Amino acid sequence: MKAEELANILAEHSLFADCDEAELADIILRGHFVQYEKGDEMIMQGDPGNSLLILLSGNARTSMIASNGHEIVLDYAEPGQVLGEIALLDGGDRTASVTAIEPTTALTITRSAFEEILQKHKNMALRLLKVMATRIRTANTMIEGDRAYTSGPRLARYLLRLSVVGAEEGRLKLDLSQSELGNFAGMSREHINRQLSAWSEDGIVSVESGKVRILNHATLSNIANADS
Amino acid sequence: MKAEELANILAEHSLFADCDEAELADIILRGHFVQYEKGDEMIMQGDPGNSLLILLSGNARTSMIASNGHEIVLDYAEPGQVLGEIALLDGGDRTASVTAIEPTTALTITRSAFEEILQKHKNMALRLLKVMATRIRTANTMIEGDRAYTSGPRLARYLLRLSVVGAEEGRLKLDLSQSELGNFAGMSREHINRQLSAWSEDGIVSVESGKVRILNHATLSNIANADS
DNA sequence: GCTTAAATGTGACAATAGTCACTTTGTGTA
DNA sequence: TACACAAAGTGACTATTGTCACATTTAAGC
Repeated sequence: MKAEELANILAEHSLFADCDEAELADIILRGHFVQYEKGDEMIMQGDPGNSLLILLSGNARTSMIASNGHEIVLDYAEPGQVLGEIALLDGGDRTASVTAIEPTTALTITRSAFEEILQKHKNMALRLLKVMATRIRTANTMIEGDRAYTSGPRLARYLLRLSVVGAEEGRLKLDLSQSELGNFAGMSREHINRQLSAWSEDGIVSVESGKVRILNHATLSNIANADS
Repeated sequence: MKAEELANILAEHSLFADCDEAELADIILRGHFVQYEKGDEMIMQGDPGNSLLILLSGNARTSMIASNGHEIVLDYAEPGQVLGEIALLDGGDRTASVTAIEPTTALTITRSAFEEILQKHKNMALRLLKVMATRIRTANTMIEGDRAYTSGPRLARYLLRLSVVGAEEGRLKLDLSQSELGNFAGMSREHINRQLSAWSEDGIVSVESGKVRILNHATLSNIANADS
């Protein structure tokens, strides 16, 4: 893949949308192009974190395995997303794994390369700060939702988080299995199944051939903020 | 309070530990000194976020009220901590409130002043990035703990988070009431009470005149990572 | 198309933690 | 010191959700 193509991909997405040519060139020059198969671990929990990834194509899952074996899915990443910046910045180990959920390409940037880029292009730091701020906000909202709401509203929230705004027929960004949905929403697979079936009865969602669709966005939003 | 004194306070603490004189002077010059009584809301959920706070003395609680009335305590802040930077950076509204839990002083910095400081002192951004990274890490750990563990291990974790490392007699950073502990650990006051009583029986903690002390740090750590 | 494995659907049961309704104990203040 | 109010302790009950044990369907590879 050529630098130009990479530049196009990078420029399309949030963090790099307003990068000038020099910045993009620098990122590509110092970055390292990597390909992953579905299921590959792009970042591994427990490892020291000496690099950062920029997702170019494909999709990935960020998840942690607790000491008692529970898998917790923190987020799903789309192209353009920066991954693994936490450990890189604070010098700690990886607290989560990132797994490719389909064939995926990414740009790896080492700590030293990253520091050089930041040094050279001073306003990249501010943009990164903005990204991190949003990430903290998402995490806090997740804590709030997990704590304050019962399973119904909670699943509604996670479904809405997966929903694509202008998409036809309430398609989700990713078609997750019910077990995966469970790991994401923090409930058992069986409970996910029962909840989806109930909503399916009421015409709020449809569940066909393993794919969940949101049929009634408004009602689901109401459920997401229900008092219970 | 004079600039010199402020400079001393600022310089003592993490984010500003390695600021040079010019940086400190700039922060103080552009900042605005504010005092709060116990119970005052320093930052209010829902407000637009146009400023940032640096806690100089006292202690504060960051918490959110969910739409169903549940109060969720996200963190307690000590002097030196930066507060309210999320909304300032990403331009959104405040998702949480910050309340003084004792007489408290802080330095307020407006968005424009903050941007000036970042422009002028370029490596402050990197330090802030580090702080934010750690904050995301904490939030993720909180999600993991809330999700994967039952109330026992969870309370253990939150108590350990409040524990002071070298402190005599397992004192905590803050003496929280059992209801507050409940809002922090995500369990009901009654359940907190029962759990503490049980641990008290076993000599793991002591509960005297409303103050919790950790007597057996090792055992509590084990509980925090228990398989259940 | 057949065989296997993975994903889904469902009932019965258990367990964890919340809620309610009090009592009891502190604490601060007039 | 007495009063008032907040915090803590406790029993009984309930609710929500997880777990286990299967049946059933779907998908994928040979």
